[in-house]
Amino acid sequence: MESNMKIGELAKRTGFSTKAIRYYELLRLLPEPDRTESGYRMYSQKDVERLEFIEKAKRLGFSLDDIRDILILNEQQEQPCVHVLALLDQKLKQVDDVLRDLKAFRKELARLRKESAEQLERLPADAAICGIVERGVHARGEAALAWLEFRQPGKRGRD
Amino acid sequence: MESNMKIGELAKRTGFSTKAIRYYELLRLLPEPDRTESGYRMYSQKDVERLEFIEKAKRLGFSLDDIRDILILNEQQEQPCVHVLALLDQKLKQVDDVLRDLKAFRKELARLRKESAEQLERLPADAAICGIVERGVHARGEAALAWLEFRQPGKRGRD
DNA sequence: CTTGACCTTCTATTCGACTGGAAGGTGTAA
DNA sequence: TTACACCTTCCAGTCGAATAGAAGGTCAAG
Repeated sequence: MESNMKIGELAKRTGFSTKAIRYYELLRLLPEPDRTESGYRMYSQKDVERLEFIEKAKRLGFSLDDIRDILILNEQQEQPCVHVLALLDQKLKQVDDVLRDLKAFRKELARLRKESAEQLERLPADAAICGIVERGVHARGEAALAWLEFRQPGKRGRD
Repeated sequence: MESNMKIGELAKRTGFSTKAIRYYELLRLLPEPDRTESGYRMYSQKDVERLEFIEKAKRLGFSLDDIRDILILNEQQEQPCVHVLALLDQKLKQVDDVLRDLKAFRKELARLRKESAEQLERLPADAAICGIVERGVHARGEAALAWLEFRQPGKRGRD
């Protein structure tokens, strides 16, 4: 695989910035590239593919650290399978949690929006002051604090 | 509403750290609390509720800035209606976008996991080396680089 | 009156994933 | 030769959401 492009070309082909590419090298997501006599980094198609992989993995929500581990495991042909599988499971769980919350959230938001819009409509056209807040929210007692009824197990830090 | 707890108590009741509580005050998510003669912050049930609201809103993906705006608009009873309605619409749209992406992502993750697990199973029990990577991935051509077929509209920075 | 828990303010640091800019070398075309 | 794009290294800064720690004040129990 011959190294035939400079960093700018690699950047153009992959959509990453040259800064990001150098940064990935620093983090060992990319191997140290060949250099020209004058010190320019030279890259090959392999690097394009590696960056494309990185992009996909990023989009799947893996951190650069995760990605580096996967890539390095893969390189070394140690057994990344189990590791990767566990990582995937973990990600799936995270995604499911977020999805669950987000759906409940959406529902709540939609309800709120609907109520607000209705309250806004019921106002005389010349009303200069806000109906949602003046009526809507006050009518509900504890202002915005009552907006979101949203149960959940919670974890958070101590002092 | 009498202010009858110090910051540590408020922290205990809400699960936020005292540091975080002071930080929220700085960002004006919390009003300036009453103080004892000696300068200790004193809080009331209202603050507990406000922090609970903040927690919910945080979990709903609002930034602290968003949350501050909502809280302050609500407090001032200036005419936040239209503004709030717009905010709500904007959030709804964001949430829908995220939901859409996240569902696609989940599907992709699940597929990947399933394939990986199957490949892992098909290996001889004594195989010391990784099936996903060695076969799965190698069979698919370009190592891990082919793992994730995941189309997507992309945006990213230039150099 | 001292210990210890709790509080105050202040400034600094963390994390992840970069980006920005300075100062200077390289390579090519006019 | 000069302009210009592109490359190099190195150091600093950004963002959001806090956390860490230093130096010191307060308050109740023993």
